[in-house]
Parts: sequence; C-alpha cells; structure tokens
Amino acid sequence: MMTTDQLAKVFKALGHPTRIKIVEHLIQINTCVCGEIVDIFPFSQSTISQHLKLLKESGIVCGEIEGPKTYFCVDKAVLNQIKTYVKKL
Amino acid sequence: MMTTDQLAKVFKALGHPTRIKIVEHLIQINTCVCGEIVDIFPFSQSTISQHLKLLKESGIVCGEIEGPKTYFCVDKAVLNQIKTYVKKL
DNA sequence: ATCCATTATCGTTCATTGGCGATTAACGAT
DNA sequence: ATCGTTAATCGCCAATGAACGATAATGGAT
Repeated sequence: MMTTDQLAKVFKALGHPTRIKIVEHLIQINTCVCGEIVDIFPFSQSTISQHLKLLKESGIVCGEIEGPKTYFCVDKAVLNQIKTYVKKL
Repeated sequence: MMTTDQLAKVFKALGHPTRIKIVEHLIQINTCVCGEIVDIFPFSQSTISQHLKLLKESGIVCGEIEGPKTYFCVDKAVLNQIKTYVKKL
C-alpha cells in the first residue's frame, strides 16, 4: 500500500500535460532515452530533463544510466499501485 | 474523453495529501459541507476553502450552494473518466 | 588526449502554490 | 433590522514550479 503522501507525489507528477504525455509515450514504447523525448516535445533539453527528474522522484518512472545515455521506463509496480488505488475510489 | 489538459488538472488537484483525503472523505460520506471538512483537518477554514476551490476547478468535485452552506460532492462522471483513463494506462 | 554526443545541473526569471488571519458576502433566525 | 453561522475572497509571505540558456559531467569513438 502506498501512503497518501506517496500517492500525492505521483499525482502531482502527473499534474502536468507534458509529463502525462511523457508517461504515455514511455508506456507505449516501453523504454527510451531522454533525447528521443526531447525531439517529440517543443521544449528544451533541460526542461525535459527536469520533467523526467520529477517523474523519477515521484517513483512512477525509473531511469537506468547506460554509458552516456539514460534509459527511462515506467515502473510497472508503481503504476499498478496507482491503478489499484484509483479503482478503489 | 478528457483532454490531456483536463486530466492534468485533475491529477494536479489530487497532487496534495490534504486534497486526496478530502476526496476520499467526500466519496465515503457522499456529500458534506465545508465546515465538516475544516473540523477534520488541522488547517484553517480559508485554507480548506482554497483546497475545495481547486478541487472544484479541476472538475473532480462539485459544490451546491444551499442557503449559507455549500454542499460538496465528488463528480462521479469525472471520477469514472479518471478511472477509465488510469485503467487503460 | 580530444572530440562528440548525451544528460544532468546551475542560475535566472516569472508565475503559481500553500498557508494564514482578516474581511466580505449570503442567508436564516430572532 | 440585527445577529450569528457559514463559506468565499483578499492580501500577505515564503516556498515551489516551469521554462530557458549556459555549463558541467560522463563515456564512446577517433
């Protein structure tokens, strides 16, 4: 079970259109690097990196550093916890 | 279907522990007035009123003014849309 | 050792949030 | 008409968020 604070953190992370779209994209293609996301959105690299950091800190996204790149993906466990919580509402 | 912006607004509204708890409470007891919520939380009346305003603006909560009181409740339609969206993630 | 590609971080700016007390507004009851 | 109850709004302050450009850091390739 997630605490209310943890839940709030994830919801807060999802509380921005760009971050929602990033998460949707990550779910679709399973995993991808920051640069690919930067190419999709009309924002600077630093802005996207910041969004990814926020998503990571909330727990909904995890990133694995591999060489100079970082591979981001959605944490399925956390996503499922969110799903379970929302379903019960 | 909700737009990404609408979704983000609702998630943002849920992105605060107090507001999550308010929504949970509203779901449990179906409807209640502002004062009742103020009694539950260790925050001032103005702060709770502000949270309720935010929740209302996001669409997840609706309030009906009846005399000097305002009855708040969760908008089931919006909640269901959120549920549907999260399930599909 | 150097360069390039990739991502993270820093510093800045402006806008928004979260909390409060105080005030205002709306209404019922006396 | 006044009073009390209830809720919304205002003004304030400190903290956070969102965006950017610039810079730093990491590691692969030459």
